[in-house]
Amino acid sequence: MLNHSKIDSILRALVEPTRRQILERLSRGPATVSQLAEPFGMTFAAVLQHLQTLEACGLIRSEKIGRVRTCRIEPGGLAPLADWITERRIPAERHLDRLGQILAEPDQSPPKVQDQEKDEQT
Amino acid sequence: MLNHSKIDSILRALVEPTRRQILERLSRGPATVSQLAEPFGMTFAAVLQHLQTLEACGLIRSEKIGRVRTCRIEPGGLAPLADWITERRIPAERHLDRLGQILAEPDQSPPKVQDQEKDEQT
DNA sequence: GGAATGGTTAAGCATGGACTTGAGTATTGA
DNA sequence: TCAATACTCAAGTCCATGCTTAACCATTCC
Repeated sequence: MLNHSKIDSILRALVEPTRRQILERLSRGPATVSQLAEPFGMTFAAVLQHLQTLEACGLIRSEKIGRVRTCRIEPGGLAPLADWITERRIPAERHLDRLGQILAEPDQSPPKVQDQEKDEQT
Repeated sequence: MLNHSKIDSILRALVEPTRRQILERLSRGPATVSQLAEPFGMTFAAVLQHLQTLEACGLIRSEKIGRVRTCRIEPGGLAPLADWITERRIPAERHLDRLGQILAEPDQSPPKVQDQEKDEQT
């Protein structure tokens, strides 16, 4: 679908359970590629691909010294997703307030469910 | 695999751009299935499947009156994901703080965690 | 009652992505 | 210098999921 936004790449990275586990592990401190690969019942190469995905979207960072690559969490990596969520929670809660208002209204004919289309963005 | 947690289902729902667009649309107010299907260049059935996915993980809610099904945002739907993110951001930031402390320390042998923490990195 | 409207389900195709295999490169240590 | 270590890359397999088609309810309107 060609949605190459930051949010899109972060969500695609997080949707895979293995990658979330790698993030958990790294949030407890840096680790090398082989240290990360060890606990998972999968090949080195597979884990490496996950790491590349995580690094490509800015969730982790890695540095190679000699023949050892050390990975660590990129602290601000989840910020874009956190922002995306708060942006979307606020309208939702405004809508809730609206509903609350309507329900709190003393007496009046309930607004017809059929025509919702009257826009309500302020 | 088999990670059927709430987080997992929410992420799987959000990773699809079409479903995120549906959420955007619904955050501006409720809509029927056909109203939701209209702007997308895809079949009714496809949109319906997306709606079922969104409802299954608690991001939207729907109600059928007569032959018309009306969908709306479930206000607290994103909360589990928001929580997940804050839980993971705090350790990451603590780690940053920790690093900051160590770097700020005048002189002393670092508390040998596993060699990880002493990599200086601004 | 019968047609139109709005939605629902099931089956099947097609694509993307996770994972493997296998070969290759660079670094380290004896 | 040679072998072991640590990682990298490319190609291929396989399965989950998005989308379509096609048939099928249920409700509303004439």
